[in-house]
Amino acid sequence: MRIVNWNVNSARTRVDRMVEFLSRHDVDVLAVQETKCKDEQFPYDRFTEIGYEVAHFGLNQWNGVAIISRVGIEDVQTAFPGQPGFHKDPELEQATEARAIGAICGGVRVWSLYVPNGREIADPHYDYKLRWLFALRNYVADTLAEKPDEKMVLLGDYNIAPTDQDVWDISAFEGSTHVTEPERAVYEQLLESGLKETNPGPGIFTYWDYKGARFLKGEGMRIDFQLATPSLAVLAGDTFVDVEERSGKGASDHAPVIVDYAV
DNA sequence: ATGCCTTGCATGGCAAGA
Repeated sequence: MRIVNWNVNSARTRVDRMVEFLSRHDVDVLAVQETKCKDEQFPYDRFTEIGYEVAHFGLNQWNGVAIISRVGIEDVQTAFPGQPGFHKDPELEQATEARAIGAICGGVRVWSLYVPNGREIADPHYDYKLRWLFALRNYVADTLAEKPDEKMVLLGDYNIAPTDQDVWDISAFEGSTHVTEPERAVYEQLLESGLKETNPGPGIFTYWDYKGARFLKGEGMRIDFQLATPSLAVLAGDTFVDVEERSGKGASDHAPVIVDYAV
């Protein structure tokens, strides 16, 4: 089974590329982030007419996540247990955002996750990012404590570069989010809770900023991952980043991360 | 110089992205 993760940066703008991508790479399950639309605005028909089912969760022009599958979609969840909410005004309700959708596809529990960006270290969004990741870690630990053999994969834009190799120049990130010790520590805790990266290792970038022609200069970041539970990770095989998909006019700023599983 | 692009929307100058 071929499973792909991709932050598409608007499903409506990118739908032609998404449809072409699915056939070009013979994809079974595609998890996407930043669809940037409400459910009623998502281009469902473009996928159902080529044999896929879609589960989408979007509330407005921000965030938005989906799972696109040709091996079934059952037991859909639009948040993971314990997922915190956010509002920039601490007096107002901290509402759950459209940053997680889960479903069982072909016997595997698949999650599409859009981890909060964090903005600036002093911004409340940074604390929200860390709380969100700790809650995700707790969900994984609870799941594996109850069902050690659970086949589950958490695909997503994690907005963390786990090592200095995962950015083009670490000195350019002084005082920035994505590379701080607390972010890297909670990412490490996710791995210690039992998850394993099944995607290409350190230094293989998945994101290049639109600003400053970063892609042309080879200046990227590795921030998109597929994290699998032990019983699924042992079945992981070939993996690559489709760097070609980042090139040309109308590309997302993220490239797809492809992993084949012997499921 | 602290932006440089790209997206969506109250189609306006923002907000947000990482």
